[in-house]
Amino acid sequence: MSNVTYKTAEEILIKAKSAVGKTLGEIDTTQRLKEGKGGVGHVIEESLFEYKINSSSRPDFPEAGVELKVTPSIKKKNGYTAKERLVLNIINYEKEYKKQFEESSFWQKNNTLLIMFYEYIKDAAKSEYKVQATILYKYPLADLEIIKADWEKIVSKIRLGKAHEISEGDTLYLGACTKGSTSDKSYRQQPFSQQLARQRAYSLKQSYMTYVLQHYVLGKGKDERIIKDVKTLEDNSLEKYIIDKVQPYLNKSQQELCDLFALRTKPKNINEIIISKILNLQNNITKTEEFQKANIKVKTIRINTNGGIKESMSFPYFNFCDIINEEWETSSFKTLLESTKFLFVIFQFDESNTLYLKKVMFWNMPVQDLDEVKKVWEKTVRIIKSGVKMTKTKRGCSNNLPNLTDNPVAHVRPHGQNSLDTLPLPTGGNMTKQCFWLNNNYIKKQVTLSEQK
DNA sequence: GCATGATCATGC
DNA sequence: GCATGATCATGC
Repeated sequence: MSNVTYKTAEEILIKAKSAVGKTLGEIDTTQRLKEGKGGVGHVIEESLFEYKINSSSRPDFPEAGVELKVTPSIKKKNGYTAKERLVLNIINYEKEYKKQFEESSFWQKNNTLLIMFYEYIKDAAKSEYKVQATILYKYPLADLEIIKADWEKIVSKIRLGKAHEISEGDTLYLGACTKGSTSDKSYRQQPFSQQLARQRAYSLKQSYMTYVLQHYVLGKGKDERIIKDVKTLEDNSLEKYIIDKVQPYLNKSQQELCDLFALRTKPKNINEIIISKILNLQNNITKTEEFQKANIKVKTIRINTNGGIKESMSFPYFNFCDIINEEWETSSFKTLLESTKFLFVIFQFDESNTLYLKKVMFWNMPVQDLDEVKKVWEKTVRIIKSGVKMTKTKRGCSNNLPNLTDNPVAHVRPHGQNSLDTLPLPTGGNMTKQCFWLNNNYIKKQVTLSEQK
């Protein structure tokens, strides 16, 4: 049963707006929350809009063509962000690949969204959450081009018999996230492979939702765009556009590039600045609308003369007392690897130790490699729980967390301002802040693999 | 030459 | 003042 009371998007929006500022406890007339039945979305559907919960392939408000979405925001130091990705409909692997974008289940159900943000508060009861704001959302044209390309990418993986390898990081705004437990019952058949694939749903990435919240709901100002004219994306992906733009600058030395763009100093993010200049941007590429929405992070890689990669790749440190309470599936590090797209800016040293721009490539971690990271992550948590063994050495303090030779993909190493930059351990005492690193030889393999395509 | 502990430096 | 991306530099 879907809703027939509301016939236009405007009526729906007015009703939704009437809930802004109210707590869910105030809205919940059927005592769902009190009885612990169902989530926040159910309360809105049943008590605010007064319709039966359903799982139709049509939008929640079929006559208005509007799909209702209720989703949490969370207050951070620098303001509100989306707490999660926005999970949309489940992908039917057997059917979806036969369709064109316009006929796809994603577009049919989700082309117009009524998004209601509520503010999540840690340790509070659901009934205390407040509806923060609401927006009737249609994708901006420029986004739609990227979303279409994302959709094509997801469907092409199904067509290649690789439904089990789809990762949210494969795409920019529209993702395909796994949905359901890791148990057998959430595995599905796929048309072009015998391999069962985990059930997946379309999703709007968390980074995309944060942008929607901050800019389209809370009124934050415009950011620079990489793509100035939407037409550019009609026959070009964002990734290809960038790679093509950089092409003429390959094999120039870092110094030549600095001279070319009148960059007189060499800060540590100099390579990011060079790429931004090549793309004719006023600001840093990371600040652009596209990179923020897609959660694309720039990483510099330096290749030695002998072809080896000089350094492993660091990530933000983790908190020892927090990580032991995480589950791998929902852990910060897995989420980061899954949802981040990386732009590798690759330089190589020549015999005279001069750095040359060799290549730029987009990369995200293949799902199979996440299983390796899982091992490292679980071992790390196990050791922290049972007590890290620390040994004083000539060069400082070493520990027994997974090292470079333990695993082909990742390891753990210190990452603070210095060795005195520490955090408490759950078993007592303190230790220098640590983070996960992607092994330099693993990165090398990833760069080489991309050359064989 | 590499693994690993340590630290720099920008930018928010 | 700290988080983070980037890089240094010792010692085996």
